[in-house]
Amino acid sequence: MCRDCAPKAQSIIASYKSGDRTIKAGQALFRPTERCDAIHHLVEGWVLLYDLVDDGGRQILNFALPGALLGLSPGRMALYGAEALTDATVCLIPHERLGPLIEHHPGIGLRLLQTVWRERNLAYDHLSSIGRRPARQRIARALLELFVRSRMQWPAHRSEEMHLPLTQEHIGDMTGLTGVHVNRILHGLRAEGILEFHYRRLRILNPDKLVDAARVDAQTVVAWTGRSAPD
Amino acid sequence: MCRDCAPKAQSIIASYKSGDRTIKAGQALFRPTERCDAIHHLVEGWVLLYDLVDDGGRQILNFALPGALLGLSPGRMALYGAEALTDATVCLIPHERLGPLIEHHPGIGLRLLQTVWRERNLAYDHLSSIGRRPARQRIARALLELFVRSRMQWPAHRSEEMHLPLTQEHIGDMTGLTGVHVNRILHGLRAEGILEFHYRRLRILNPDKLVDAARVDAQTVVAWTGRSAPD
DNA sequence: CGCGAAATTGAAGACACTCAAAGAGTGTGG
DNA sequence: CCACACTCTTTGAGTGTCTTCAATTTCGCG
Repeated sequence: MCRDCAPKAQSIIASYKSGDRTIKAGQALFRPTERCDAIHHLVEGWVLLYDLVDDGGRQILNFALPGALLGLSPGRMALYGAEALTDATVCLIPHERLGPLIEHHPGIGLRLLQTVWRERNLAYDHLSSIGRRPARQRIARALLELFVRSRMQWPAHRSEEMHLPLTQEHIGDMTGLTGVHVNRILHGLRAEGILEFHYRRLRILNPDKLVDAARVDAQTVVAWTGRSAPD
Repeated sequence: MCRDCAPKAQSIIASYKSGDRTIKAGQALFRPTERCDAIHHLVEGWVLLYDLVDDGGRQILNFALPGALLGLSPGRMALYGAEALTDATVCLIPHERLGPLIEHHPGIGLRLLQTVWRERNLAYDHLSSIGRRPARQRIARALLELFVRSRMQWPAHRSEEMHLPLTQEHIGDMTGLTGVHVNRILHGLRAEGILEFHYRRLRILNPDKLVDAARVDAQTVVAWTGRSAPD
C-alpha cells in the first residue's frame, strides 16, 4: 500500500505506535493551533495540509500521500491543519517514541529523513510555482503533479483519467488563485483540448500539450515520482 | 557556531565527510541541474537557495543558516541552486555515506530529521505567505523572519539593527514580487516609522508595528526560532 | 572623481480579484 | 422516481494590486 514502508518497516513502526486512526473523507485529522502530541504517519488515503490566513483565505500546503509524515512541529501545536480527502488511515507515533524508534532502527530513520526531504523539495517546487509563474502554468503544473504522484502511488490504475476529489476552489487554494479565476483558466485548457476537469474527475486529453503548458522538465517530474535516480 | 551540531556530533560527522569547502560571499556552491554528489552540511555562513524560472525570473526558496542540509535530491542533480551570501563553510558528505553514518549514529539521524522537517515547515510558511498575503505582509514577514532567525543563530548581537547582505531585488525574489514594488512598499514602511532598509542594513524602528504589519502570531515566531517547545 | 550597481520615482498596462447572478450537477427525502 | 435544496461551476462587468518600462538619483568603491 505504502511505497515508503516495506512490510518489515511497517511492523517495526507498529511496535512504537500508540495506535491507528481511521478518518472519513472530509473529516479533520487536526486543525491549525490544535494540540497534537503524536506524529501521524499516513498509511492509506489522501490528506490535505492547509494553512488559514486571517482574512479568511486558505493555502493548501501539500497533498499528502501514503508514507507522508504529518504533525511534525516544534512545540505540540500543529502549525497547519490536516483533513482527509478520501477515507484515510494514519498510524500515530507519540513524539517521545520517535527517539527510541530511530535509536533501535536506524534504517527507519534514514527512510523518514528521505521522506521528509522529498516533502521539502516538493514544497520548494510549489514555492517557485506560486511565486514566479502565471496562473495557467501554476494550474497545469498542479494538476500534472497530482496526476503523476497518484499514478506512481497506485500504478494499477492506468488510464489518463482519474478521480480527483477536489473542487475548483481547492485548486485555487493550492495555486494561490481564486476559484473564479481557476475556472476561467480551466475553461481555456479545455477549449484547447488539453484536459477536462469536471466534477471531481480529471481527464488528460493531450499529455504533451499539458507538459508544455506546465513548463516542467523531465527532472522535475522524476522528483515528483519520488524515485531516486540511477547513478 | 552551529546550534544543531554539538561539538560531539560535529566530530562524528567529520569522520564520514569527504571534505570541507569554503565559499566566498557571492560565489555559487552549485547551480540548478548541476551534478551534485554530496550532501552539503552548512557549518558557517548564510547560503541562498533559489530556483530559476524559464522566463528569467528567480524564486528564493530559503536562506540557509548553519545546520541546514543542502543538496538533498533524488538523482544526483541539484533541483535548485545555492549561493553564498556571506563567506561560508560547508561539510561535504557523499550520498552513499549517509546510510552508514545514520546506521552507526542514529542520534545524528534524528537530528538531521528534525533539521529537515523544520526546513519543510518553514517552506510551508513561505507558501502561505506568497500564496495568500498582500505585498506588505509578505515583505514585513520576510524581514521579521530573517531578523528573528539570525538573532537566534547569533545571540551575541543584540541590537535592533542587523547587517543583511541583500538587495531589494533579493527581497522581491523571496516574496514573489518585483524589486520595484518592494521598493514602494519599503518606502511606505519607512514613512510609517516601522523600519529602515538601506544598503544592506536593516534597522527595526518599531518592533510592535512590524509584528502587526507582518500579521504573525507568537507560535509562528517560535517555529522560526527552531526551538522545540516545553511539554 | 567617475564608474557601476542599487535605489527611487512616474506613467501606463496587465493579470488576477471582487461582486454578483445564473446555470449545472449531486444527493436526499418524500 | 421526482422535486427540492445545496454545492459547485460558469459567465459578466468593473476594479485594483502589482508589473513593466524607462528615466533619474543615490550610494559604494576604486
